[in-house]
Amino acid sequence: MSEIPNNTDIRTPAPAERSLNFVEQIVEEDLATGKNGGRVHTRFPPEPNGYLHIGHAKSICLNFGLADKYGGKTNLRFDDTNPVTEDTEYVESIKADVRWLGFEWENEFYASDYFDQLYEFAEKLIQKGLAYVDDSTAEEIAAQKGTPTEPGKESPYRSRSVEENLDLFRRMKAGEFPDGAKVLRAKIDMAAPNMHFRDPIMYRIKHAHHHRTGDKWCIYPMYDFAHGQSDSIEQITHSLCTLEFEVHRPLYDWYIQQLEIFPSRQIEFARLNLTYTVMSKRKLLQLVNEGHVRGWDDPRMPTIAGIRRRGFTPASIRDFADRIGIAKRDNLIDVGLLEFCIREELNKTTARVMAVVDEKPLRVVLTNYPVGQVDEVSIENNPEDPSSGHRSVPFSREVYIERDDFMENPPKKYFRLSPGGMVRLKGAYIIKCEEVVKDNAGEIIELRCTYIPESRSGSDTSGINVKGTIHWVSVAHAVEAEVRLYDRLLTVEDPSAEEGDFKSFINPNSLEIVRAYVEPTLKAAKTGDRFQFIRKGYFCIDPDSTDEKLVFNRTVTLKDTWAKEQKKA
RNA sequence: UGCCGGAUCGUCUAAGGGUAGGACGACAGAUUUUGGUUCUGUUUGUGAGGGUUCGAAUCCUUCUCCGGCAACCA
Repeated sequence: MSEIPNNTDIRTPAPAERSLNFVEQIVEEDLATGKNGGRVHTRFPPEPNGYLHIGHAKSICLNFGLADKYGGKTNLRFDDTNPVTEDTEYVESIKADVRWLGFEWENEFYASDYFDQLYEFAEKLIQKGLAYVDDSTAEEIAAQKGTPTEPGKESPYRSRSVEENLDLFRRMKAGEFPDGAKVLRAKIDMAAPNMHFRDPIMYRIKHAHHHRTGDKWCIYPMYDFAHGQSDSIEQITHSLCTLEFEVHRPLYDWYIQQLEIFPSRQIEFARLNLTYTVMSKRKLLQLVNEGHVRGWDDPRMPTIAGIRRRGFTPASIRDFADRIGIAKRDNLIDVGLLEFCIREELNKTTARVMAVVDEKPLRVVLTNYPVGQVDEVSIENNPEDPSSGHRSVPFSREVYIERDDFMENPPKKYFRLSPGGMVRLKGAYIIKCEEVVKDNAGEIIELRCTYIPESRSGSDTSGINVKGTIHWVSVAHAVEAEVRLYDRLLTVEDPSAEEGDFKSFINPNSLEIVRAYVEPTLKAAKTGDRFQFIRKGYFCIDPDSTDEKLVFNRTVTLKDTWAKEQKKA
């Protein structure tokens, strides 16, 4: 009777009949033509240099979802070719985030697993006369590159012999040269219209400790020389990445072709953009480092960790990824869709509880209710789920309500309490406001009301019909709690469309911490538990919560058509 | 000015010569002991011009607009 059901993670229901996105179309064509022997093998390739965000979640759902759908496999591969920026700390958080989203990988691989193989590939290209060691400085190489409209110039070191290149490259590997002294470049075409073909760098010297290979290497492959080959080594059939890699694809294909290895196919899709936030690692890092948020898992952040702490569920993120679709045009998704997804799930799964979220709630004294009497009223845990049952909540002569639920001079169509008006206290009785008590400053400090004894919920014989029902908490039984109310991080929909630094659009009111008085059953709540505060929104227990002090995060508000009407007026 | 992409309701996303459909949002109504939920209904779109065709969002053509590409980052 007094149990509050736990939230459980419901899997996304069987997908409704839906048309195929362009990646699925490609896969189905490949399957139909027998390409790759009917195999589908994808990979999710994060660089372990930061935390995952909801944009990565889109990619994770695409890659793992595709494999699930077509009976394939997905590898988790860390693209760890730059030891200077990467760290094991990120590896662990990334794995935790992928698992939290509900996916399990076939293999856990690292680009660094292939360093020996990649090195052999590089020697092979040297042997074929397709790569050379260049002594130019970074600046010189940049200058040689030309511009998008002007061809580049060939490096003076471009015509070294195969033997000399081999010798130099081996000595680079052996650590004979300092950082930046030399690079290995592919010998392609300095006049190519695609900038990436203008003798791209394959290897650079970095005397740096690698999180996995330690000090074994002092030369590290560049992205372009590692990614396609890694895909190929793993026999990845469909290598999905975002649009900015589109111009890399010819080079991806070129290396595979010259090396004569398994031809993985790169397919690009548009990355996710969300309104009122930023998604780039660099900008998120700035928010953290400059203290605009409390950390990577700040509930205002679009990181997986932040969203999780905010109270979102894995299923709601998967549902969101499903709804936004996959295409190649640039997009800016309304964050309202994400909110819709979480509301839809939480509506079905969370217990409704009473919480008066107000620094200074209004005390309501029921003058005709016996002093000292406590009624246990029965409240439905979740009207959407009859199996969730009921629990009892103490009711007494004095209750708190929110100040917003009373107006001395109410506008038309205000259904809450007002002088002489009636309202139902959810799950309890109908009350009538008889007297408004104010202090010397004219501030309302108390409402003196009468209750209708025959109107008790479930056995109402009063015949009275009231328009409004409000939530309440018995003063004597109320548990004080901290509630963190979050709003959008930025004040503008699309910071990229605005002049100036995105930080000038940070919403100063994105976090509001308020006191609340909650029903006593919540004392037993544990970190991560989710609830609907009746008429307010969905909330979850934050990890900062302790036995002495409950801390709630507001995941999302309930839809509020009254507030919307007010705004219009 | 070079190369590579892209352009369909307000926002996403389908339809690839044959009725422009779905989701979210918005609006209106019904139900409701949450101004929640649920249900019903409505609204709005093929960037522009020309061409092919009985028929074009789809094919051809000219143009416009938007994004990406010049890290020893990924």
